[in-house]
Amino acid sequence: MREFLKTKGFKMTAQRELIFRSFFEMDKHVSVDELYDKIRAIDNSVGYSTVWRNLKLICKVGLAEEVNLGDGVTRYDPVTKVPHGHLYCLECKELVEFDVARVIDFLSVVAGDRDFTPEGYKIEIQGFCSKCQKARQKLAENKTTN
Amino acid sequence: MREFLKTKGFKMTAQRELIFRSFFEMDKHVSVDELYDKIRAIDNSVGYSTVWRNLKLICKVGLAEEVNLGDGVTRYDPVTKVPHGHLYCLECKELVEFDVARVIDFLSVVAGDRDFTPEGYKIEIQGFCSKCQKARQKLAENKTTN
DNA sequence: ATTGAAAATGAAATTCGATTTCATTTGACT
DNA sequence: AGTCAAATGAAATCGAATTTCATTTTCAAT
Repeated sequence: MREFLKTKGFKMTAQRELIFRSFFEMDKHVSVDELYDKIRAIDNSVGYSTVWRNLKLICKVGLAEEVNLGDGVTRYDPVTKVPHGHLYCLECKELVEFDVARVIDFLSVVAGDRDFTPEGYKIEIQGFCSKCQKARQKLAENKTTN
Repeated sequence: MREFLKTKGFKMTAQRELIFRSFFEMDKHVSVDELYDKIRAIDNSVGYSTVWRNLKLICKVGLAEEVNLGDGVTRYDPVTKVPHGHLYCLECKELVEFDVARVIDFLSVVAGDRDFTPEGYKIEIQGFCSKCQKARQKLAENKTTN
């Protein structure tokens, strides 16, 4: 990692190492706040802006992407080998990935047809995960019976 | 429109009528600011928060949807009969729609496989429209020759 | 037509995440 | 060790989104 960053003209620091390591250890799409909390639990001298800047840096060097779900919070998604879409639960905010290779095949044709040069794709399904959906149904039943 | 809103428990006002009318007249996905500007050109006594609240209302009654492209500005997309995706130019911010019926067929299978109850889909292609792409290429050429 | 409750409005204030500023510290290279 | 650019932390700032509140307007019931 140190070498990788050096080739891009960035230095390695203790904070940066901690932030990078922690980011890739989390198995979900974290917000700045979430990662900051995790970092602070380990070293409470690290500043919020340092966490923020390093998340931005991770994106800049191509190791993650920002994800905007429209709830006002930016999340960071580690770039995996396979392009993927998101199942986003409107209730518990859980984010699950799924493969979108086939969708992207289709979308690149759409883009080509319109002389559009694609740089990235965003494919999201918003709704309710099975757990939250069950809870909602139970709630709805209670409402009608009362 | 007045009747439609009444059934939902909302009142019609002069401002609301102007805002609704103007919104549906615009042929693009407007931000609050853009619509506010248009409204002010017609009646400069209308407040920003009134425009904002009415755009929210238009969404609430199901006539539009919020669109978040990650540039920090929420846009409002009139709901059309056909579900559609967006081609979003990172340079000029132009937004073009395309049909996604086939993609959604596929995505609903994905959701079903995972016991996920879909409420909505978001399909976006980010990149450069043909005009901006040409400009970028020209710029890149100049850089290498100078 | 009058009235009263609920909803809507406009201006200003507030919220809150994102971003910048700036003084200080640190890392990498001679 | 010396130097300079990059990185850091705390605080300040930004800006879109949202809320507050006093006032006005709508609309249904008189």
